[in-house]
Amino acid sequence: MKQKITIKTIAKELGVSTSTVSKALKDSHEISTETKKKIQAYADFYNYKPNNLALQLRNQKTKVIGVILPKIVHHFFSTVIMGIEEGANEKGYNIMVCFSNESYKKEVETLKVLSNGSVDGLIVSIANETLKNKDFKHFTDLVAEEIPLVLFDRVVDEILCDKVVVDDVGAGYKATRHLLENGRKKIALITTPNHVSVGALRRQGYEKALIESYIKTDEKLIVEIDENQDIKKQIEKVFEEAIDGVFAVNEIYAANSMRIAKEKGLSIPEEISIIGFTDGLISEYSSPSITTIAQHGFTMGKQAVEVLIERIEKDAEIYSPKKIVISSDLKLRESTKPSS
Amino acid sequence: MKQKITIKTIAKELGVSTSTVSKALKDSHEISTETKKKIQAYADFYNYKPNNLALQLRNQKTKVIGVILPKIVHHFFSTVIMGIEEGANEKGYNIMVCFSNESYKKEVETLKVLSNGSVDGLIVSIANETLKNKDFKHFTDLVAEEIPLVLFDRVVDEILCDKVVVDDVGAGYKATRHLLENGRKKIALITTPNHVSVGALRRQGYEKALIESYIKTDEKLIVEIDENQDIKKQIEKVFEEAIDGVFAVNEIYAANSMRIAKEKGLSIPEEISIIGFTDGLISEYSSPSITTIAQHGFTMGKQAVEVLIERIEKDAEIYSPKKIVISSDLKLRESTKPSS
DNA sequence: AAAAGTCACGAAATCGGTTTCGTGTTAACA
DNA sequence: TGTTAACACGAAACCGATTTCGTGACTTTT
Repeated sequence: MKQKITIKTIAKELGVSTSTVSKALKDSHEISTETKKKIQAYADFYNYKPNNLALQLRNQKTKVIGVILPKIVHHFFSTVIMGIEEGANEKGYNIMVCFSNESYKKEVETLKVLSNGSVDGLIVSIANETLKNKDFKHFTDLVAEEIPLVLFDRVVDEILCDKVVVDDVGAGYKATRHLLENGRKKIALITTPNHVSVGALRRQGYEKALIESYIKTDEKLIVEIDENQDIKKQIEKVFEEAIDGVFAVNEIYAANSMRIAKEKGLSIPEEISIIGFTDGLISEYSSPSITTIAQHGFTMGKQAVEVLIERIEKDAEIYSPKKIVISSDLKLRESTKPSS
Repeated sequence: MKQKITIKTIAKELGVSTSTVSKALKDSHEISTETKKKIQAYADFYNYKPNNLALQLRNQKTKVIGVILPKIVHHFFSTVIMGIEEGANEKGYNIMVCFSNESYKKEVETLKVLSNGSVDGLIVSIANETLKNKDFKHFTDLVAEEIPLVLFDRVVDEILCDKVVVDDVGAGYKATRHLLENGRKKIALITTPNHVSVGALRRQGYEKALIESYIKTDEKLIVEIDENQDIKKQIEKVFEEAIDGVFAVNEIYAANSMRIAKEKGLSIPEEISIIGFTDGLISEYSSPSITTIAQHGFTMGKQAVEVLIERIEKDAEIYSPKKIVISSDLKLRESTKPSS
């Protein structure tokens, strides 16, 4: 890279001190109009821009927010990023995005790198592996250091910090209830292993809705997907039961379910209703289009970043973690038209 | 945030100088084993971590790569990010992701912020608005400052820097050729306005394939989508012609086309074949699944970051911009089963 | 004419590290 | 015993800004 022009260069070249240059560039009244003109013209001509690093070091703030996501090729998470970015920008912050790829080790490392002064605060959704391990020391350390932290979507109680989540229990309930109201009786649940908090919560909602309708939950109708194996094969098993409804905790599971139903010759939504989670493109463009729980990822991201920035900018105050619950709602589409 | 422990703190507390602490922590031979032990133990106990900003300022490098994308809620771009991130990580870099949201103004601002020392280099895909304006001064300025820059996917000749692109002409040709080989004669092209470079190039490929088959390109079969208006409505018009094939330059256009075809009662792929671009989830999960040109976004991202880092790390050398062309290939699916 | 005030600018500290170049003490060597 | 080398450490410069506190030269006031 070309040698950048600094205040020192300008000072030397114009035979003044660096303080004079600095003040002149901020149009300080301490400096004579003449000198200011000269300095500003010079700076302008050589396209002087103050070095960010120097400013950040001096001001002890970076105006950067670190974001760590489990993955990005995923409609929900990319929507959240948009929200974070918009919120951050409005307050003059930039975001630094990293990925844990669902790996505990990478999460720890990334957290370490980012928390060394590079960012003013962090927004994180916890990696699957970490949730399984239940090892949250890297997070609690962060909290102990009083680095502003906001968790979203995948959160745990062990970490004392601000959180933004969707009402997963409520959403699971709504989805299941909707199927029941359509007259469905044997509703399969395609979910994640229980250590993924959101999966467990959505399951609670599912069970609650069933109980209310005096239906016993049947373990044979519940599939916990292991993402390291063939997803479709795992879902196919539950189709051996005489199911008439499917509640999938994400788009991919829903799309797979639909495909299987079609292959089995089941007509949707006449013979079987399907409902998904995360209102992404697949749900919108598949045919029939899939009824889903809209998670409002954008809102989550924006809320998360707003809470974080508040925390960053007035941190003298006493810490009492907030938990923001975003209510999700049902987006009705073709896959669950009321059965007659 | 809590006051972080610094070298100065340690030095004062242990009654040594900061230089001694610094050296001790790097296990320098200049320091006696005894002193080193003492210092290291203290640092360890208080969980000392060097301040990144200070290091970056001193070393004149940040080990951060700036990435500016037009949008993120898009399978192709999020795949590219994954590639960039993986490549960056392998070389010890982090990435700072920003979005232009297709806006010229935001692109200029973001570029300015990032190029002030916050990053060692930049990877950018140009915003639509900028392509339309044809105002690339913010980029050429960057090049003049010799800040390492790599453009990908949406690139322009006016900017002298490294580039990574897919063989768009070839891809458009392949796609069209495939339809022709399936016996299709009236092939619609659903593309972007011509100022989007990739759209124009894919169109070239389309036209080339048609010419080779002695088919005159028919302007009535070509739709340039204005994203500010209803996409489906715009595509519907071309369906008034008796088309038997559709080549869409992205997934969304392809999915919309398929939906329209279905609504018109056309069976796919018997009566009409559809082929898309970008191998995303919609294409995979729609039914019938959609044949697409796989863009290899991950590879693009990884290549881009590798070129960039090379540029960053040995920049003494003379500048001769590289252009890397990633070949794309056809992913055959149900929407273009050979017509009998 | 002496005291006070204003103006325009510079020296130096600071942010948190690294690194070069001493320097005082002790040990080894001639 | 005088010279030299090794050892263990500190002072200070540096990265690129900002900011406080002087200070010398004039100007104004009494």
